[in-house]
Amino acid sequence: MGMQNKRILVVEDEAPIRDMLRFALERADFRISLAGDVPEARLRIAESRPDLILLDWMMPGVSGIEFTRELKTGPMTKDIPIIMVTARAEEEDTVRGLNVGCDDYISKPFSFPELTARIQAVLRRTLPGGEEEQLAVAGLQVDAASQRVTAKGEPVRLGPTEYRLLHFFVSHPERVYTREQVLDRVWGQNVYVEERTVDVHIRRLRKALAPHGYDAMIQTVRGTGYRFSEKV
Amino acid sequence: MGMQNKRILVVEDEAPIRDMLRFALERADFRISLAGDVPEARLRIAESRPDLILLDWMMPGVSGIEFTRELKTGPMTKDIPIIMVTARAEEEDTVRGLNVGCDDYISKPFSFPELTARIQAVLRRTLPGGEEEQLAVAGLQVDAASQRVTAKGEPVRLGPTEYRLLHFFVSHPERVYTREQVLDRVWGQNVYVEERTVDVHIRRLRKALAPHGYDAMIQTVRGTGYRFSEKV
DNA sequence: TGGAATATGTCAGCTGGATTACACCGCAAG
DNA sequence: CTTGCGGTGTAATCCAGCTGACATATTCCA
Repeated sequence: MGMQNKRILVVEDEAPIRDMLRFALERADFRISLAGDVPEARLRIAESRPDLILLDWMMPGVSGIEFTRELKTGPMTKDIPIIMVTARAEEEDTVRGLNVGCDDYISKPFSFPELTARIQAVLRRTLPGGEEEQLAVAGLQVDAASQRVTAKGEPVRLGPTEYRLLHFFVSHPERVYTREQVLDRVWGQNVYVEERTVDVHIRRLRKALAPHGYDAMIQTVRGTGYRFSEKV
Repeated sequence: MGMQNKRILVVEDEAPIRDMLRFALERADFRISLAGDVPEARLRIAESRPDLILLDWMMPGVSGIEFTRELKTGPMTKDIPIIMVTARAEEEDTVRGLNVGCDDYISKPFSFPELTARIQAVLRRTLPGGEEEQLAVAGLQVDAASQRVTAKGEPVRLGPTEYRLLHFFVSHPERVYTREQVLDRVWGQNVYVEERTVDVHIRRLRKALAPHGYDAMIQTVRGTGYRFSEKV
């Protein structure tokens, strides 16, 4: 299922540790992004929202506290759980960090089983689809929390795959995707299904949206793939 | 802020460690009660309800596990978060294997920053809760004080687990939860139960609600989990 | 205290909706 | 007109969730 491997953003200034973490976490079946400092971390988050952030507390430049506060304040990022990584005996930072809103804490040196256990525990506590992700385009509303779609208030009945497909399109509008790209993003990377299967689900999605007049937003780009667009 | 000044009950048979903990935790601005064994701990709890219990699991007499179970069963004490203190990391796994409902673990030797951090984290996530409420959705009334449920006045017969399940759903409507999340929130954080068990209790809950016509509010979201919703 | 009633968790087989592949059709572009 | 791409209906397959039964734990009450 495409549900698994969560994205984890590792923010750590020391390259060797970063690589070690990447290795260990990839083995534990997570998808990893890396950032060496806070500005780079901001970039990575903007690219795609991670499900969890592993944040080294002691870094040159912007401190972990400031960055945590920044993240916990931003409406898009405030629900991303943060685990802070500190060296031992930094009591001050630890207490302050937890007050700022870190979700857990782990101190170097730590064992990988412990790290993955903490990550799993934190992920288990958080809710699917982030807290209040509310996508809406021209009266078409996709509510991630309840996994429901409404068109001008009217509920739209969708199967799981159609829901994921629509969710993907609504969050990536005005851009053409090939069938292969759609399969990658909606079905998951290591799944082999016929490309034409996308057609079938596109059709079903259009069919479900048609009574509400939204089917025209799923547009065919002949020779390439599909595009979600408000414009006709 | 409000996090400090919380009452912590330390249950630990070795006096030196007890004193050390008291010193460290008082410096971290907690109010501390001490108990050298389980009977004494019962007394302290009766005196005044602590906000958190730090419990050594290797003690003469009643073991930490038994005591945890006792606390988690009692209606007055079941909401007090418990952090279990174990001698070694391996024992953590042993303890974890048993179905004890404690909220976190820490293994000796630990640093004080780590201890306070864990305490903060546990308090943070268990902070909201414990109050009695009167929940009602569309004629379905859940009375927390008496643990009774009525549907349009008619009493609904529910087992304890079904009651907690319904209470959880009614207080978190319009949102999908995975089985894992339901287990975490309804059964407790470190209780290991098969995910399929959720299905069974969902079914029992639906069965109990069916005669009153409320079973449709417990909705299956295929591929994800369940949702409680007023809407069809 | 002992036995009945109730509650809980696990399992395995079942079932129907969801997913997928495939074959055929229609139409747009060149 | 022809070519090939995308649309559509259908049928096979699959799998998530449903269900009933059972074993065990807990509570209740005589």
